Amino acid sequence: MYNTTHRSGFPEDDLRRLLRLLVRTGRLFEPREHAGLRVSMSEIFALGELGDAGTLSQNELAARLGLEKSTVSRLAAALERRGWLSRERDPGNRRFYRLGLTPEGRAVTERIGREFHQAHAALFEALTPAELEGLTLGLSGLIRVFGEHDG
Amino acid sequence: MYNTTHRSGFPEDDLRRLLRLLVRTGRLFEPREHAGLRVSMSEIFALGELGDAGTLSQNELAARLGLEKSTVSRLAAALERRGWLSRERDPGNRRFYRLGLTPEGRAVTERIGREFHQAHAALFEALTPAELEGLTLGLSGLIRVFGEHDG
DNA sequence: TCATCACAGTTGTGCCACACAACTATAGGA
DNA sequence: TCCTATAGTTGTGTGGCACAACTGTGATGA
Repeated sequence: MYNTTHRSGFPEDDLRRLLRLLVRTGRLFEPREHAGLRVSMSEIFALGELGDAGTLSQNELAARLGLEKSTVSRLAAALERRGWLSRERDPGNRRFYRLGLTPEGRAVTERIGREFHQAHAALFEALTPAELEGLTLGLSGLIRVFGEHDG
Repeated sequence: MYNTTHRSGFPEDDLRRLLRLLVRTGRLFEPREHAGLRVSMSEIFALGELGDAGTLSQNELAARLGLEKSTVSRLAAALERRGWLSRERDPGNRRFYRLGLTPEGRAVTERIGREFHQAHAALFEALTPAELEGLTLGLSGLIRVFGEHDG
């Protein structure tokens, strides 16, 4: 499939294995127990964004997550139902929601954050220092390139 | 969400951005035009594996792809319908299929492989040499660790 | 020879995450 | 007051997948 005459210096076979790994890993992420709670990856990202931003409208949240507003509408409704997200209309302009974390939502976000942190730490320990350093540098490059590419 | 007191040396914010990027990228992969054809990522992987291996049973293909056999059954049927995959029963043991690429399937696989190769090349050009080298090293480490972790 | 077991593959079903399109509600002008 | 823009909602459909129950084929041993 990938021929091996590459001038890039990057091993194509590794790349393909990596791609498959990513797809599988992505699936691994999906509807899973995190910190003892069943939370989807999008929900985790949403909690994270709200934790960072404090308050967002649904459109802003959708933009940050790269999701369609209808999806985020249901996502926010689900998080509200679970008591993790407060959803008040903006008094200045009642078309907007002001989404924010409830105290419980904040606690959940922190628990999940800790879990992720541990998982990352375990992963990093399994890498050699050179691998970790290379990964850091390479990923920051990827983020830069992808960021340029599609916002 | 991710607190910033980390001894790992890895920037947590970057990691979160990367995770989101991966999820989005994963979605980006899904039912998309590749080399002018609508092919799913799993189909592409399947073609690649068959291109490498020559002949596989469905179970073997499922193992390589990390997918359930029922999924692969339908996947193979779809590829056969498109004329890219030949599916003969093993004469020695008729329970087994002998899956292989048709000439057309081989051509498609090569076209997609070229497209991927170009995309990779473009990506690599956008990275600095140090980033690329780091990425190579870091990803090979990740593959090793994940490979140890779940087969 | 036949019962039984093992195993490859198929089919029915349901889930999840998501997009798209059509809708409602609020607001800000001309 | 009507028109338009925009935030969010709801209806609907899709793609990719797993799980479980099924069928078909072959092997083994009494």
